[in-house]
Amino acid sequence: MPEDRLSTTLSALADPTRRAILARLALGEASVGELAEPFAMSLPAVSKHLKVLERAGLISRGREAQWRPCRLEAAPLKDVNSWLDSYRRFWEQKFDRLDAYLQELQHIDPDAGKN
Amino acid sequence: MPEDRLSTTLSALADPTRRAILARLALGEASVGELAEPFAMSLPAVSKHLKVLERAGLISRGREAQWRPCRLEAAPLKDVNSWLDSYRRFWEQKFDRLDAYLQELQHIDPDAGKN
DNA sequence: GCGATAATGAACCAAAAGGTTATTTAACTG
DNA sequence: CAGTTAAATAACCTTTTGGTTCATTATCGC
Repeated sequence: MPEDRLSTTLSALADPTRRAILARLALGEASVGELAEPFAMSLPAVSKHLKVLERAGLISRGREAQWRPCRLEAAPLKDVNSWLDSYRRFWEQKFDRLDAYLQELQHIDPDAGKN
Repeated sequence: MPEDRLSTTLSALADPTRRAILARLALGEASVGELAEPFAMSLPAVSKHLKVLERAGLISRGREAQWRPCRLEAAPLKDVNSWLDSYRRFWEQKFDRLDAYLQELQHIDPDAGKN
């Protein structure tokens, strides 16, 4: 089941633990132990999450003595961004309409209805 | 398991069939039958995908006679975009580095190593 | 009301996801 | 070498996912 890259990326991201790991890595490299520390789960569980992230190309791992420092790799996020981009007009349009509506409210003639 | 909204959205998006459905809906409303047509799977299967998308707030459904037209709802995509945004600098930085590297390659002294 | 059409629901199944504990590997430390 | 620390692997379990088929609901057209 050679799933497409985008699906692999998105499903890797569809887990709060994994997103938290990425957020931590945005601050800089970290060992598995450091990454695991904030979570109420076993180390093997975190190890599995890391493997998922690695398969998705979202992290890479070095080797330094008995530590395996993880590093954020943002390339797949760029792909997600590109995919999203073709939908941007849909949520911006929503804004445009709200905008238009608010403008409309503002431009109501203050004297309307008087007299 | 009250999963967070972002996880729900991302896991809804982490399926090629569902993304294809959204792509179709970007062209305009469609009935379940129309949406199912391109796929080699049963109608109930598509119905399930639609339910996933609906739970994620990515589509909404009207009712018109015996049809239930689906409509794209992009709001959750905006949230994904916002989340992504905080990582933008990482993939842009990557480009900067590639850029720098390519520049470096270009600026290597063509005579280096000669003689 | 009857039959066709559109879609959902129920029951089931296999595979994948996310976790556990126990074991193994690898590298440092004394 | 022996002991300790960091991490991965193995084996297992439960829940979720993505699909199936068969049955049901709802609405239209006659």
